[in-house]
Amino acid sequence: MAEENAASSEHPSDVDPEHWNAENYPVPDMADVQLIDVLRAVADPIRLEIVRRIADGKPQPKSRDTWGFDVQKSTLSHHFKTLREAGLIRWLVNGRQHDIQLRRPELDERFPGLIDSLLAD
Amino acid sequence: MAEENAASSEHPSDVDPEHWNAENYPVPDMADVQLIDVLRAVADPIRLEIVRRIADGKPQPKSRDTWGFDVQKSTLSHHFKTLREAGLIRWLVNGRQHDIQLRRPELDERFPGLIDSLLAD
DNA sequence: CCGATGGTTCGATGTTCGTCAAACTATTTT
DNA sequence: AAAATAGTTTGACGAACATCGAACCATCGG
Repeated sequence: MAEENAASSEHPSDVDPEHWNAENYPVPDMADVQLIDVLRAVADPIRLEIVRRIADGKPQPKSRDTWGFDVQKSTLSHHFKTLREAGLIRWLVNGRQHDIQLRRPELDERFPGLIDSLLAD
Repeated sequence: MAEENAASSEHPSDVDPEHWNAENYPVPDMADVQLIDVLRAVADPIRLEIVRRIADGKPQPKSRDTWGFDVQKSTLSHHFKTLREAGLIRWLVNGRQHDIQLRRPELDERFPGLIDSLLAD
């Protein structure tokens, strides 16, 4: 079963200590994440591309310019929120700078092979 | 690149000869199938369940009762069409009886590990 | 303290999509 | 030929969703 606190699925020390503010943007416990929700999240061209670009697990800034998508920043923000709430990413907040990170180890354990299969071709 | 005829991606002898009418319901060439389309097709609860139940590659009838979904037959028909046009299944037509079949070998070659990852849990 | 910066949230808009009922097509049975 | 059966297609409707602009919030640098 899942834990009470949605943000406590990982020990705090798993997260780079310089990113101290992540608890403002809770992430669902991976045990509660349903496959259908992950699929819905990834069944959008922009979000799929985002996931592919962060597949290595390295944090990437949210800044609109680094992605180069032809959408407004509010739209991009919406996509990041969708990915977080679906359980795919976490937000690493450090001052004004926000990063996103794929929850790769958890995802690989919960849905073996899924992320890998999104990277082909 | 893909072949001209959308229904010619497989040699006819690959299909059970008793199902002779499949050419009325063309299937996209697997080389033309985009990951995003497969994901969209599978990002629906009913269609995901269908794919999981035919994952073994065995043909299954379309008949509403065999599936037990709480939708009208026109809705089910729509889902089958969506899956076919997205490249996931083919239709095997034999008189009044229609079967669907997952294009498993082709899918596994085009998107390694994807179908498998949908079956976990 | 003030402006600039990086990002979120809200409300509105247009599009996509799942669903149904009804009409239709094709095949089999009587 | 007529009725029954199996499935498709069409049109309508509502819900979900991607998008935008504007307002908002927080942080950093003068």
